Amino acid sequence: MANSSSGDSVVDRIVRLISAFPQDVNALQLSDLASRAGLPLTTTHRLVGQLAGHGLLETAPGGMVRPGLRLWELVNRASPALALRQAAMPFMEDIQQVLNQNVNLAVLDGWEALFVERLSRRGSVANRAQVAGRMPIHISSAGLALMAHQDKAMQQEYLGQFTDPEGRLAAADVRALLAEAAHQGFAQLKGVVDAGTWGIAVPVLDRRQRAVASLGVVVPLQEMRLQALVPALQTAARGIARQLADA
Amino acid sequence: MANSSSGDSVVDRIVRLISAFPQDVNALQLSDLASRAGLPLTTTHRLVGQLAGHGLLETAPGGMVRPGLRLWELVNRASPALALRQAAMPFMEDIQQVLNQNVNLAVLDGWEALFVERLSRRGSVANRAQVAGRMPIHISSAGLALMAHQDKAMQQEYLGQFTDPEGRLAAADVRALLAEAAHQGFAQLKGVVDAGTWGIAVPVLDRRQRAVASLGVVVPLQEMRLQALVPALQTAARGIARQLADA
DNA sequence: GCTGGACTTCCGGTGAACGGAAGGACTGGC
DNA sequence: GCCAGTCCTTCCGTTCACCGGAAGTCCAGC
Repeated sequence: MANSSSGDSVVDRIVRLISAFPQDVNALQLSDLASRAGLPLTTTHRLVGQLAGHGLLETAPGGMVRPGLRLWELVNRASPALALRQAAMPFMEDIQQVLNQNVNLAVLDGWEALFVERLSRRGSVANRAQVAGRMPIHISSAGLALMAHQDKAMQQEYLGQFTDPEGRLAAADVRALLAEAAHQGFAQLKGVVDAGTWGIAVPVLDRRQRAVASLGVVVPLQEMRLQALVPALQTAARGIARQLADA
Repeated sequence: MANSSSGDSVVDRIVRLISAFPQDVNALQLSDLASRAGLPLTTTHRLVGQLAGHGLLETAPGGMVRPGLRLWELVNRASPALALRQAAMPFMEDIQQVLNQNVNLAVLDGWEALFVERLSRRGSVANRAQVAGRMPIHISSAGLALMAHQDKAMQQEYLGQFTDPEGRLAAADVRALLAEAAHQGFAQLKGVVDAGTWGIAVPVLDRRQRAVASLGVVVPLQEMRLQALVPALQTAARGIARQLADA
């Protein structure tokens, strides 16, 4: 917008401002926020003031800034993620009660799995997936389950650009994982994300058999109930799909 | 910002645009969105384009617009509501498993209770509280539990401005409800929100004994376990408070 | 009392945002 | 097949809201 020497618009700035908050929820200093967002202090001050006027941010005395309740409210009142979450929650709780381990719900966004919800319990094994957190497709069972049930075209595009920063996997390896997941109807990764944990995920399919979400669990490697576990996840996934179609 | 004939800034417009989405999650037509937000069509078109460029909104072919995943992600990655939710979820699940009824978590915002989380189950009685939904203080047990444990000054201010649009309650009635809730340590409303349901809520207190949140349940009127129910809620609330203090 | 760091206010220039008007795209009625 | 209606999209000259350096204020810590 007007006169930005950097040539970005007000929208850009607002997005940068909101994105500047790290996962840890605590408030940021105004000047800290300014540097994280890459904005001049004065500009940050003015924008924060405006946003705070709408309750999208909150300023504590002393210049600390944190995301506001109203922002949370607005976004969580109407969001595609919310509809999905609402449809899935009862089924996720059912799964959790039976297994007493982590349950998660993810969608595909870009070339990553975005986790929409996670239920965990004291005593569950470690679970890297955070709510609103992301994981690369090829090292999350959720990501594999999602990508294995996409258009051929999208899979090609994904594999075409695939590079593993750590160089452990080639595109061909991922292709094999996807093929296996598509064939079996579920994806699994043993000890990949964390040694000692086992991720298993099934797709939630729409009418065209495309994955709109994935439902997964993280269990200890010793878990023996695979025979019962996968059907339970698949049944739940079907229930979620039905809920989504009805709404 | 620049040149708005109506004198509002770009920030104002963006807020209006995002607020324009109603609870129901479905997408809006561009022109519909424009009129709901009270913005000229051209302006709406431009802003939506910019916001969509950042993924804060998504445009479907045909001009339909809906909130974007990235917006949800940004907000749910860092928010005071999220920290509260995370601290409370395990306790809410415990309560739910025992009672098998609706459990909700609310905070005070303005003169309303804002519901941060709700767990419900097939077979639960009706529950008006929606996630990210609001209810007036005087007709929600959550609201009463929250207000009953605020500063005297804030209570005075609240009662001073109180008017019941339906004219059924006077400020003195609400004062009595608050006094009872403060004395008992929990708030209850029988058949007020919905005939046949009974709302019970306890405050989550910080070190200064101020309510930062409320934990509540909605049960059928026939529920007989009040003797056990309130202590269970209070124990859970104390657990949540401990989690919050530790974090 | 002084120094450093952080927040806040001021203010003139300027270019991004504004929105009317015109152009497409699509649909349904006849 | 044409026409009317509805909606989305693009164009472009004018304007004023935003920008950000500089100066002011506040508050700890030494």
